[in-house]
Amino acid sequence: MFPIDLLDATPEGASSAHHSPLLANLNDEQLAAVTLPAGHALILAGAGSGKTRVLTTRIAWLLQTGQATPGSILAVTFTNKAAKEMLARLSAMLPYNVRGMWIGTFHGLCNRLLRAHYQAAKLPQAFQILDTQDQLSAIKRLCKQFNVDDERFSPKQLMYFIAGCKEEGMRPGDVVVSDPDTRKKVEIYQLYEEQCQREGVVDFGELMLRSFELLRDDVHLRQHYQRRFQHMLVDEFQDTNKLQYQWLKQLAGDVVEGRFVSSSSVIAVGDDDQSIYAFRGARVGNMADFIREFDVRNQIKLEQNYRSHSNILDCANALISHNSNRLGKSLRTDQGPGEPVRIYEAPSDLAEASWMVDEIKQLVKSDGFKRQEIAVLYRSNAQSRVIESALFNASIPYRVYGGLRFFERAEIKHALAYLRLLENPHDDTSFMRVVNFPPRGIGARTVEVLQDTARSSGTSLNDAVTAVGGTAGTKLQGFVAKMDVLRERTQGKTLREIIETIEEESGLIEHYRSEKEGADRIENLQELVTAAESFVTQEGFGRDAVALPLDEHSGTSAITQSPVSQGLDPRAPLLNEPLKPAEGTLASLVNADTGETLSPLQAFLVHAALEAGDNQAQAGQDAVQLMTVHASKGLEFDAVFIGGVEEGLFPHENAMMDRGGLEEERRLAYVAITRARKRLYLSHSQTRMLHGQTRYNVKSRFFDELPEEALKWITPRQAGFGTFTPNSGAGGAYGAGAGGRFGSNSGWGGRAGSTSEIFASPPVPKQKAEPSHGIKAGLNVFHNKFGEGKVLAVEGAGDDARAQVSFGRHGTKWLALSIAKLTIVS
DNA sequence: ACATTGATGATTTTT
DNA sequence: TCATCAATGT
Repeated sequence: MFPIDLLDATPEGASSAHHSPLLANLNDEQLAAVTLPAGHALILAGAGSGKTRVLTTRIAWLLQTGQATPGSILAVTFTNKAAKEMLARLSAMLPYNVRGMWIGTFHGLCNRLLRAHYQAAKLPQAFQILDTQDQLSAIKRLCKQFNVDDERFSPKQLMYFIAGCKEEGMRPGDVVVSDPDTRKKVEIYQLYEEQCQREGVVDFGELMLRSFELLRDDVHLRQHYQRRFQHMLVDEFQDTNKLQYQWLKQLAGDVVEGRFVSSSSVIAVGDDDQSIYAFRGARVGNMADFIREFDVRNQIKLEQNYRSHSNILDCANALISHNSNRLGKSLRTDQGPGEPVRIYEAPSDLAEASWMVDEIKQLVKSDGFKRQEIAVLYRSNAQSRVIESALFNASIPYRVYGGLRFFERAEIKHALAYLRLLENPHDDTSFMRVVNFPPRGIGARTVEVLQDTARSSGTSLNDAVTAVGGTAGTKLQGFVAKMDVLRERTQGKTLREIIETIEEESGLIEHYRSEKEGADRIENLQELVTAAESFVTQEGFGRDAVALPLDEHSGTSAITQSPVSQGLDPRAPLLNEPLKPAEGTLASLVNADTGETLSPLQAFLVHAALEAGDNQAQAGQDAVQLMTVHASKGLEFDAVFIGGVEEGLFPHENAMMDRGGLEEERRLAYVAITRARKRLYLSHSQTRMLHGQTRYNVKSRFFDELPEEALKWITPRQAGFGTFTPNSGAGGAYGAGAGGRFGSNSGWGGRAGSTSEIFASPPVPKQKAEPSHGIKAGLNVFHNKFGEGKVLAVEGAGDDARAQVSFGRHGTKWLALSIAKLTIVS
């Protein structure tokens, strides 16, 4: 077998490649990582240490020195973005195409595996993938059908339960039932599984679990892939969950007589200090398990940081040193100390935002920072609102990360549901989504009857329509007939034509044309056509769909060059057996057994499910970047603001409940700090509006863990109003902000004005001062929403104080004075 | 069918 | 506080 020969040749290959331009400019640590000998290894890659470069150079080096063929390489990431970047860098580095390699996300690779072996995995040929939204609606549908008490078991909770089980590798039968609640949940889990199987759909967790089981249970298949993937590289290893680790293990080797035996090389790259996804099942412990179970001999630390000045790194290092059970790592830089890390204490969240705005103006105007290179990070999304307002009022363009992604938008989901119904009429989730959208007189009652009918006859909704009588039945049958006609009509059409036809004939376009906010949606529907078009061209659909032009230089073995039709016979000896078509994006959608390919539409639907699309607001403009700390992982900026560094927020109070919660919060802070290249600002506020209540927060304990000599407190002396100028720049030109969310917010000025009272009397935590509101019966007051009114009565004191106010048109209301903003009018 | 109201809950999130 | 969503009313 080729790997053996090639591995024997490693020493020469390695030494001669030493002078290769590939390896130029690598530091010693990086070079060692890139040229690691065969065998499992762990690379502890600190923030900004050139991790992706090492990963890609390693692959290029393996190929260039002849130690590996493209077909023997598997590289797995968590996000599509990371996978794309890796692919892009590799194709820039390598003289030939990168098709033979398996590079992708865990879910993307699982999808490939399941497509190639759908029969062995007991899935229909064109199985659909449910995203989180679809999964939730599938569960809701199920709950309704089986009369699950949604007080006791909310669909969301059930979804988390099911996803959690799958992440742990557990089928319903594997869950240990200790209480009646769990028993019920497991029951629903079981029913959900049956429903998915019946409808031919899989959720994200199922992609992982099903392909894990496929590998585990099919020894021929497993060994085939084990032989094939001699070089596996795992990015962000600290984020892997239990199932993903087990999945890797299946691919890497077998347990023989209680010992794990593997002949491949698994390189795990990660940073335990940047593990921030425990809440979604990530197990940092996988790193220690990996070292033990894979008998890792080589561990390399990448500690040279190429990003930040040393004051910033000193803060990061000092902070993270307060965590226990670290694998141990300390970042260093050749860049000088740079500016001190600035710390600001604001009297309120509004003042904090206003300070940020002033500081950003300064950075851009005087210090030559680009707005794009300035980021404002926060612990929770709720914090963005005030910052957005402040930026908007100051006419500073900004961009918020983390809204709805393209393929998650309602209109896109609707169009996709129609497309899915074309492919699979039994996809009840899609059926439900569009049976009455746009409205065609099929009401809730009708749908209920249909669901009952379908359940009792054990068929899909589509097939049950004939059994419904009356006008309701006629309408349903009309819908199904329409879909049948469309299915017929789109036969043999190009993807573009199919989508255009569907968008028009479904009535979606028409529907949105008559809606006031519909213009954007129609634009998105057109964008969907464009996306499909570029998908087709990029992926090479439409021409040469089966015969892959394999580059001669790729040195692929018989395995990768085999004609698709030779396929896999599970009983045939697999050694030297050509069986895998799965090369590159296109061939991955070719089935190993039958050589069937997915149609362009089917492939596009897979793409849409697996890649939710852009996560950011419109790009282009030079805008300040706003995002959560989580979203900032992997990014870097010249200047970084971290707001709300307060007890209860950062570290977050909810995180303190779970074991290890504080340490994860600290890692989160570590991630945030290490985003900054030149300038770092940390701020906290004495008061903050949260859930409609003013909260008094003390500054975060994390400040106490930073080295004094790297810091500079820049809070001005608080004398009365201090330096705060409420609502500076108010009335400035609207339309400059990228968001535009505040374009119609005429109430803003009034709100900012009323909060300025907070500054007049700085808050004293917990102390209940006498009624500062000054509201008395008989006074005339003004309310932002209800307008002017007369106070009829006041009762209670402090935070509990309430006033009964009569607002002419809006009636009489009791208002909590700590919440409602009442201003006294003469 | 559609608008309006009231309850609810509100870290972090990719696939 | 404020968005979302199911339930209710016209």
